[in-house]
Amino acid sequence: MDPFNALAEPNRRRLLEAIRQAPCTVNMLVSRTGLSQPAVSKHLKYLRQTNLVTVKPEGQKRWYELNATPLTQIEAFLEPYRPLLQNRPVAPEQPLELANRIEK
Amino acid sequence: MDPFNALAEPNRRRLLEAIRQAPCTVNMLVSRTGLSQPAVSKHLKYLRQTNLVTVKPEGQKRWYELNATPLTQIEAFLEPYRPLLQNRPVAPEQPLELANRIEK
DNA sequence: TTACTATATTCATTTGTAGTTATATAACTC
DNA sequence: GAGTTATATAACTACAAATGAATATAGTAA
Repeated sequence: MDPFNALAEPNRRRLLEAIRQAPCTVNMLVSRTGLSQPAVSKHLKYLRQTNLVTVKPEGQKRWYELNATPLTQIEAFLEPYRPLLQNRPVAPEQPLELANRIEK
Repeated sequence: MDPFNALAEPNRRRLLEAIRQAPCTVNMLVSRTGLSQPAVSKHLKYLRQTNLVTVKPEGQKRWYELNATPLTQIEAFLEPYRPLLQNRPVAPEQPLELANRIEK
């Protein structure tokens, strides 16, 4: 299991999104995702294995926190593709009519 | 199958990397990856389904070309995490398990 | 037509993993 | 101690997908 596999599962992306905004306990993640508690624990196991989260036990609770570092692997893969993405909805500095003329 | 799943397979990432540098035929990808021809065709099927590649038949050959647009989905997911990655070292290939040794 | 080349698909088998139910473990409360 | 809460793990089912062998399809050439 690597970071690519970890993010391939939609529910794991949801869990990571929740944890990114603030540290969460398992029960917090259960109520926010609607997943069963064992399902959440299982996904967290994979996120731990890939180092995308860390745990801080506090009494009976365990606080899960984000560690974004493994995402640099995905960033590194995507880097050469980024210039190819035409994700400029409207070029802000460029006059609109000029932009339209270029597209044709 | 979405772009996240498409990139979750290491050989598909290798195929995409080859296609990114220049359009490829299936046989070119077979010789470059060492995969069997059916295996390459099958992976290309998934890359086609996710629109990451397009095909241009030319005689008996079929040229596969990159379409990076679906990667914007991954970019969009990573965007909020990017500020947490600035000036940080590259993640190791093998994830460290040290942080999780609290478990037995 | 037949033979050859390039690519795709089918089939069978195996592997990985998501989900559920049930149970285990650990910390807390009484 | 017993009972409760929070979390993890085990056993199971189900299914998607990876792999490899064989076959099918389509274009080209003789």
